[in-house]
Amino acid sequence: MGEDPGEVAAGAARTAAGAAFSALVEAVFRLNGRLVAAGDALAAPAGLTSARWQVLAAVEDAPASVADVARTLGNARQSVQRVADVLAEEGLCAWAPNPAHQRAKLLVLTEAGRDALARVGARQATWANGIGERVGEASLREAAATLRRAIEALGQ
Amino acid sequence: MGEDPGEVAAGAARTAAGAAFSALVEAVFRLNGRLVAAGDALAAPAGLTSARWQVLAAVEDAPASVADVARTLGNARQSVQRVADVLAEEGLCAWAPNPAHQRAKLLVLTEAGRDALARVGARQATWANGIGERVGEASLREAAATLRRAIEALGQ
DNA sequence: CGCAGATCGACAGCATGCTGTCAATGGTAT
DNA sequence: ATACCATTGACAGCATGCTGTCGATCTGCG
Repeated sequence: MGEDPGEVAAGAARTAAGAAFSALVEAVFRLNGRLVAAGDALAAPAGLTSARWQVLAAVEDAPASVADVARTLGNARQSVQRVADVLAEEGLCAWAPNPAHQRAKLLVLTEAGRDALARVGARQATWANGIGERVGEASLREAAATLRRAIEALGQ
Repeated sequence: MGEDPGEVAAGAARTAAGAAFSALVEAVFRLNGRLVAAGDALAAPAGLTSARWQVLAAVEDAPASVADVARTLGNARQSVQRVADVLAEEGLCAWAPNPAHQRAKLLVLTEAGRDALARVGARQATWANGIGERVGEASLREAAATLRRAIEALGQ
């Protein structure tokens, strides 16, 4: 969708700012793809994937229900549910009774889950440090700020 | 994966540049999600989705085989194949014989496909102009350049 | 000319994300 | 208390992307 759609109907001419945004969109798509692949590569040695890593990380500090995790990650409840079920099967997390809600059990990390998270975290830090070094902290901060403004602009 | 993994094993301390990159990763994930949703919304009135739009756009200027389109988009051949089959069924594109390869037929736009593409293109231009205006051309260009440098750094 | 490797479409299977729906549960206003 | 509404987990189904594999088809080297 960020791809240049080529010829454009008259009356919908692209401004310079619009073209700049479209170029950013393309870069975001490409970078996103690379990052997902990199995340999977980082997580694989610990027996995780990007999706499972995110769910585990969401309950690292405190247990939470599936619906809580979904809200935190910005995903659909059902998507998180499936991943959580797999994680529980594999013993990386477990279901704990929720004093505030009988059906909505709490997802808690097991020791194995905490270990896996620590391993992935260490790998991710090393990886992020390397890329950060090569791109430069100042540019990264500016770019992130611009992206956040774009997110905000999209919300309107 | 861009999520802060919380505690990090000793010996893998996060540098300032690493933290800045991780923050950018999170912003990219969030923005990517918003953009995909926005793309679908832009394409829907023309009876398209983001994926179909991209495939159609790839053959707008010249017919191409499924494998060609896949390389252009950076996707797997099989993913493009499925979308192309649907597009052909719906009459937005058609299969033309390929003088250079008997099996690898060429995907060509039909009139209906060209119309749909024009409608989406007009909508996308208006949309991109609006967001571009709000975020600012200079920031957008800088951010895109930084993202491209990150992509390059990831390639190593 | 003929054979080996690369390329291509097709099919099967998997992971991740989404929406829609339902019954169970919890909270709230009357 | 009770009745209504929001939340939650569960299940079904769909879209998109990926890998693996197969036979068919080009390409190029000997």
